[in-house]
Amino acid sequence: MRADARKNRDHLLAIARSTVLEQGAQASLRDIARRAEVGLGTLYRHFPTREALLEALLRADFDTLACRADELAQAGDPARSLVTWLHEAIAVTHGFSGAIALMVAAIADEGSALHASCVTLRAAGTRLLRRAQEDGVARRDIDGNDLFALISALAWLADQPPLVPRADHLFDVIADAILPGRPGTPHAGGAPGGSAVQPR
Amino acid sequence: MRADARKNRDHLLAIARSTVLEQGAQASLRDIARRAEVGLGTLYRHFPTREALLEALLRADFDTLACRADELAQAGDPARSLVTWLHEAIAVTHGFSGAIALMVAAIADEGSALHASCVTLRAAGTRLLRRAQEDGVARRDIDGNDLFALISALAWLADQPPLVPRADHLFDVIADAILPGRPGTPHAGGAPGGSAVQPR
DNA sequence: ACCTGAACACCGTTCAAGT
DNA sequence: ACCTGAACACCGTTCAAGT
Repeated sequence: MRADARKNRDHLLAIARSTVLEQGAQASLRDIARRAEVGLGTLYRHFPTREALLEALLRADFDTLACRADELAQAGDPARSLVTWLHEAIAVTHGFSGAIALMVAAIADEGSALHASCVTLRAAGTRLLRRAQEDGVARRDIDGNDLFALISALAWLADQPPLVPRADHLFDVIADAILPGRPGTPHAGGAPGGSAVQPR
Repeated sequence: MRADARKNRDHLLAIARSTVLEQGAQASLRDIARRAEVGLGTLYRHFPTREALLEALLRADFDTLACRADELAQAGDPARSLVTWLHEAIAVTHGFSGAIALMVAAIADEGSALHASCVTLRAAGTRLLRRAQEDGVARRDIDGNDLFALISALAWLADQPPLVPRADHLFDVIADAILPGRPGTPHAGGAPGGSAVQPR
């Protein structure tokens, strides 16, 4: 790759990152090229589709996430490992609103530039989930696809401005659903007729 | 309202319904007007924003949903009532992919044509949730906003084609999270080291 | 090799002109 | 009252022409 091309590509990525963080994954590609002071054709040459651009923006984080899954799979508590990883997985697309819908679409579309990343993500999650299931701490009736869907839903939720204030709390609620055997806050309403205290 | 205007409006709504079901809530308004064989300005006159059009398409279902909440609040089992209503709430936007994001945005935007419907929906859910909480069967650390967010997330999920096959199952998982005290399938992994049977 | 921007076929939105 | 469609300012995508 020629030096000038490399420079264009890098600059384009930096501008794309800030623009997407500002306007979401549907930001105008024309506008990104304009801000980068580069011809529109140059953007298309480096990133033939919007998915390709997003993939370039997120690739490093995806790779990190896959490594983290392996690290965590060796570390201690399987429940804690899974929850930690879920947090990190959701954080990856945070701020790139609209990107998660493209990722979900990509998992069923082998032609998408995001396909491989999605498959890797799902595989990493599946490993940690299975470990937690074998440990008897995660529900047994969910699989890697379910986990991928739950991650997607939580990531989507965390990128809807009006829902942001509840996102962390709902993460906990859903984590409890996945890991009912985990030592956590006794959230429940208690026995019918009981008088549980009001948390929060 | 003049008879010809009424006719245009009704026809526009019928065409819009089928177009949105086919292409999602971001369907081209120009295309809807074209299919309805009506001037573009006529569409804008009747529905000044995309939200106004969606609202007109969904209003009847929203009203029904609010009534259903009252019915169910009087009927028997609070847990069962809530779950039934949640199912119906999610079904309302089913097929209108992309609509749920507009609704979420609308709940924080009093100027949106969808605002009132969202508020009504949230209020109806809150009533059923509180009843279940008082009955000791729903977790006490969630409120109407959380329920609205969970409905949104499940509705979003159910409109992502690759996730559709898991949507029903994930509904159950999240329903279990909301209603841990409910007599349901013993999904859990059992005690650590235990040998729970494999459901499903 | 790589870059550029005009060209094409679309959009959403507005509004003067018509009936 | 209501309808129409041209006009405007945008898109995404392609591709001939340049360096």
